[in-house]
Amino acid sequence: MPRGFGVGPHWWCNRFQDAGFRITVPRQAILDLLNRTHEHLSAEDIYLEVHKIYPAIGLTTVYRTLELLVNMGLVFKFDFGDGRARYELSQGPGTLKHHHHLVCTGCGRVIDYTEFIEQEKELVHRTERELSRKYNFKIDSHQIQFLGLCHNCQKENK
Amino acid sequence: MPRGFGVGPHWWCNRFQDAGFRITVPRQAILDLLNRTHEHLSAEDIYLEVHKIYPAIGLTTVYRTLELLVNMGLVFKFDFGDGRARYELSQGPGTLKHHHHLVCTGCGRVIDYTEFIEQEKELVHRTERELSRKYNFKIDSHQIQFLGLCHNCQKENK
DNA sequence: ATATCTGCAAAGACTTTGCATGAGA
DNA sequence: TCTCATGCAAAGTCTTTGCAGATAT
Repeated sequence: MPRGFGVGPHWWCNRFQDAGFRITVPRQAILDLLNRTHEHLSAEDIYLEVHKIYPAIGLTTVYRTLELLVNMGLVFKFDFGDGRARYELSQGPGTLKHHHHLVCTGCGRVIDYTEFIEQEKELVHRTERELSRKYNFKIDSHQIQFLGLCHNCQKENK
Repeated sequence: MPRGFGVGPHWWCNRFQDAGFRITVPRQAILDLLNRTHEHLSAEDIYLEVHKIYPAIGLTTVYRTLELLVNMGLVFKFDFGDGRARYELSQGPGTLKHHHHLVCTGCGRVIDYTEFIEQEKELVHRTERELSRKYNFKIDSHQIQFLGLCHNCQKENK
């Protein structure tokens, strides 16, 4: 395996082995990038970034890897309305605190917020429990986002 | 204007006139459909349905009208992860009670739920107020969705 | 009358698929 | 060794754009 910063044995290796998936350079590189970035990266963002270190990795592999990671529950996939999916690591040491999103419908900017998450947590858990029971649904995750106009876009649309 | 069920003067006409938009057959037909349907229609769903009554209306117009309606705040646009946008009327007499979504990541089925909306409302309002202030954001709407597996998909993945 | 709206065709953007080669375990 | 994973190219989908003709006010 080629040498690169941060590539080596990691907490996710067991998850891969237990599930029978191989630990490959592209997978490590992508997980490693997600682990040290706290932005909302698109598949292409990830491709371009990973490509700097491993030029052999193709965009197709990025898409396939992200799909795998989402299915494994290691990565969250979001849609902020600009026509491309965004990805965020869901767990691990480098992960951001549990948060939700504030999306500007003017310019597409996304702000992570962590306020009220505590108060929210109880309500969310209660809702999850009830909905699981009532609709016979196995709930894995939730998404909350507020849509509106950021400071700059408010001025422009005034 | 051709004759069709439900087409005629409606509550949304003022909204159009005040904003300087014209009231046209395609716009009325699309609003009318959204008003009497409580499903999560895609642009193509809407096109096919409207097309039955007004075969002259094209898919492009459907997209353009939906964009307009979303911008006017008359329609909500959702992404349930299947690669196509879904639309729901946000207001008016035919509108469903305020609700959120439970999305099956296995088959894509979407359930509207209205439980806990009341408890949620207070938290959401408080969060909105605080986030508006802190981030100088003008919040227009919010989306909450739970992701998981529906009854059938749980059985298959067991 | 005239600025807005529409439909068609074509283009654009993101994502997925087919297939032969390459690489983990 | 022997599947699983990858890369390239091509195809597939959904959505947007250009432009001439039609329409609402």
